[in-house]
Amino acid sequence: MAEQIKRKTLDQRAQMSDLERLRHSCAHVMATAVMRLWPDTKLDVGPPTEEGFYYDFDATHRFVPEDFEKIEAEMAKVVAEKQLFQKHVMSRDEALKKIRAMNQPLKEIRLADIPQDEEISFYQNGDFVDLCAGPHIDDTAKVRAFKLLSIAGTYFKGDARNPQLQRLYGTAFPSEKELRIHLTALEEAKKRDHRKLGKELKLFSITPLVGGGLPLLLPKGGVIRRELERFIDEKLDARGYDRVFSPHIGDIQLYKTSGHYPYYKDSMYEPVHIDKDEYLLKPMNCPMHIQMYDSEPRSYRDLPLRLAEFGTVYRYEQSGELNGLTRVRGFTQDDGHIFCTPDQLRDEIKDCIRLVTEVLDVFKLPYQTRVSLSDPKNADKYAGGRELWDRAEAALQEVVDELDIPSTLGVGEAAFYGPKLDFMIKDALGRSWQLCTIQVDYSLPERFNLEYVGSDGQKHRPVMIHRAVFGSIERFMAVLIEHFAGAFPVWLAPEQVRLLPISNDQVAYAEELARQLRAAKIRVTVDHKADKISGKVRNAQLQKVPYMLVVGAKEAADQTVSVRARQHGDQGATPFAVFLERLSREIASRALPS
RNA sequence: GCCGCCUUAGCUCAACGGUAGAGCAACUGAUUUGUAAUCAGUAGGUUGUCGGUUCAAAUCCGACAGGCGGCUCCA
Repeated sequence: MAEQIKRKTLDQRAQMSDLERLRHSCAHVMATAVMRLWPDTKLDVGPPTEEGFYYDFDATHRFVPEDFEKIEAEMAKVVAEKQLFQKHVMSRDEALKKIRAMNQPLKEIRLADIPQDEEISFYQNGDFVDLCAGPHIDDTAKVRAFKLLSIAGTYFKGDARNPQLQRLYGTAFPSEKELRIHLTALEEAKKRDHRKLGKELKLFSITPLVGGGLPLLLPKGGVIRRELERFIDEKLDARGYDRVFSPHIGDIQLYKTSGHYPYYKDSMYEPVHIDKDEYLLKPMNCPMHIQMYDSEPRSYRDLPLRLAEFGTVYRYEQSGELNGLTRVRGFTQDDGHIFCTPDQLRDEIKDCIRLVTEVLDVFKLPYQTRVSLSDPKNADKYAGGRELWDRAEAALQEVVDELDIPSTLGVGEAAFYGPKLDFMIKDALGRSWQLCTIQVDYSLPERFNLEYVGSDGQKHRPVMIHRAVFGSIERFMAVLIEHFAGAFPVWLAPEQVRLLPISNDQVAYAEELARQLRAAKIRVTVDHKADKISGKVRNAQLQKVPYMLVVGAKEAADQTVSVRARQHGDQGATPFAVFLERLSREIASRALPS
């Protein structure tokens, strides 16, 4: 979102797609309507976004959703008037005069922000004039299908010290049909919302008495988390990781030594006082793992040392930012720290990348990668000398190039201690989440004076890699819930099989099958209720149970089950042993729903 | 944290100045059923909390809490 308010270069503007032009023009049409209805409104900016457009206003009128109809009706008039979008280029002085004559103080500030060498232009449609670099479509009549969606507060230039403006969000498409499809997709997305599904499927709960941003994983959510942990554990065991555990609080000195304290102060909670010392709820695990490295003298023969932990960390989030499982105040990282020699660094990075891609592939989660580098203009944001950074950034970039991973560059996106390779995962709602991350760090080993004895008998400094695959298990679960719309692959499904006896006469048979399934470590329940079979099927479908086994007199007589698959309906009768064999294979292979 | 909106039974919602109602879920009973809702009954609410206006407040006003949509930041 932040990028959208950053100044676009004129080049970028020229490349604006037809759809973006349309939406930007629609924002002007909306502003035109707002100015007609509330003429004393002050204008800020109105760019297109990925989903539509918005326009920010400073208005004495408080916008309410009931205004939408009125504004949309006025917009329809502007469209019907077929006003031409006309560009007027003028000098800075002329522009300033014009803006003052229009009494648009925010625009005056916006004008001052335009670089000296850049052309200054206004766009006019009908009576509406707006300082704007464009580009626009030809005329307002081409704005055909639009809808206003929401009202939001926003700070002028996104800075909390500035006054707050009112933002109206809307969307526009070339045709009514596309608009309808988009609005339907929004409705569908709402049904996938992990907060809604989390409640319906009894996965997690957040209560005011425990506190905001501190989710409780209910038994069914607990199953998913445990399966995810087991999955990662298998991957790590195969790669020679050691499993460690560290406490939830640590001496403030630890975080002062690591350098986290000054950089992370705003995200940490007030210290806890114990005896004469101050302790912090840990905001990250790495300093603890560093202390583990440093618990004994290390030889190059010990390296790489790979320490992994599901470590719960606590970070302050503003109350207005909390959101289900995606933004919380305590979360668990599947954290790992690799200590290695500089020679081993590239191979270790490669192995981390393979680990991440292997895991993401199991879920078929779409992702993009970003090489997140430091911002040279902001040197004080980073710890450690420039030469360390250059080495770290070079190593990361080399591996990315060597593996030919398509990636974008994120200047200024680095952690304070080193550059990162971030994996941005796109969820079913089209939002992008940074989950997996691989970070190269020469800085913390230096701060903690870490050493190992090399084959030359001399002391050397190890390099560190910080890496997390899920990132935050809570956030990863949220993404999975939405990705699968609650219909998890069998290996993750809290309830894998539900037995549905046709009548009471088959309950004993169902219980016997359930016993055998449990013995095979399959999560199973028997529906004893007095419902008709159709009612039982419905309930199981609503809870998104992957397999329903209907058992009646016939099945009980010949040791079969009638298999109903969540996605595919009635599959007919199968010998129970065959079903169990097939199911076990499906679970072991962590297959996706077919 | 800030701006706006919202908060009625476990869930989804109705009542919109005259002291609260439905469906589903729960519980009880009957039914024993063949692939997305069997029937009947019972119970369930100081209408988020506190305060104000009024003869009378779920309804109007205010404060607080929680939720939702955004803003800044991030896993």
